[in-house]
Amino acid sequence: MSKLPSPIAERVQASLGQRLLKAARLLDERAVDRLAARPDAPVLRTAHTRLFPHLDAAGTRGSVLAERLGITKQAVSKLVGDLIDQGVVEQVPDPDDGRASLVRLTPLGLDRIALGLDVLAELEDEVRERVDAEAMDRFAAVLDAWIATLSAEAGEAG
Amino acid sequence: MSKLPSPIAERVQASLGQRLLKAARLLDERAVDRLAARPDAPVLRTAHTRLFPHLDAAGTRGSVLAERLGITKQAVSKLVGDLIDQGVVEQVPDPDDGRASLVRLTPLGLDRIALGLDVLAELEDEVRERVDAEAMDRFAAVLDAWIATLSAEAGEAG
DNA sequence: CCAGATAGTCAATCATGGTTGACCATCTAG
DNA sequence: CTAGATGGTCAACCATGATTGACTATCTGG
Repeated sequence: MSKLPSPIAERVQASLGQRLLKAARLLDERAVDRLAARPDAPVLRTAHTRLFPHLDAAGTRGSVLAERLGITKQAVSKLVGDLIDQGVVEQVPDPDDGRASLVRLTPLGLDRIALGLDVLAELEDEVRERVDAEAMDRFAAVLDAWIATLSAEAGEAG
Repeated sequence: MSKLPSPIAERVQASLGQRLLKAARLLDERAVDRLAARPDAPVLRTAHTRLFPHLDAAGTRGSVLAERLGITKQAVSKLVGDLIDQGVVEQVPDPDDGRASLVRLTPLGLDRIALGLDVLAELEDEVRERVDAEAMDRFAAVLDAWIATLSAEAGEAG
């Protein structure tokens, strides 16, 4: 793991954006590692988990998910199919529209999401051990500033 | 862009990890957008740019890059091939080992990396407008704590 | 009632970022 | 000098996450 000299490397290491991207990449890797270590972990990937935050309790139409995620209905259809296979969501007919169906989390799905959030919380706690609580709060605030700034620029959904 | 109720959504939005991942995703998207808008932008993708920080000024062997990146030599070989096509790196024989060659940035490569960093700096500045300088410094420190925590756990290279 | 528009699915295809396997050239010990 | 490790390439293949195109069913306005 020898480290690199060079003028660029310095600028890269000074870049907050680079560090943000790196932290996220590492977080994703660790979270996946830990989740994989649990026997009851769902067989889901990033694309699936990105879908979860867009599901609301009453159920959500596929076309709405597509719009929120910024991908095609077909892509959503495949993802939802996988999620149904895993038993974490169910598809019920939309009472208001015979063409549509609503995608809704199952109790198992709720449980598995909680598991995923637990893993993230676990890692978060390990970071908390290194910094004081106030710094962590401020970190969250600035993180939200990033999100707000970056969301403002394009059609986006969170 | 209607937003979601539901108990999970609240926990998701409270998760620092989730927000970190989201910020990074947005940052990546915006940076790609802006870069694409520049006529002189290199035709490179994430996999390529991840390679750059591992190049040192004297040149670096492919096998070393593979180890640092945690991917196979073959994968590195393909990436380097692309980079050579784009003119941003060159491959010179290793004077110390007839089998080996050293991958080194070209002047053009240096220029293009600077361009990428400029874009990130631009976005970073936009965030700075929303928060005070001190908060930003603290943010950087906590970000580094994340990186340190998450790097510690597995064979990793930065 | 009928012409669109909309919700959704199926199938084929594509780009990305890898992998494994086979191979060659060179270096290094014994 | 030779066996085996190492550096690198080529080719085939694979999973992921998307796309486009074709199609069915249903809804809505005139």
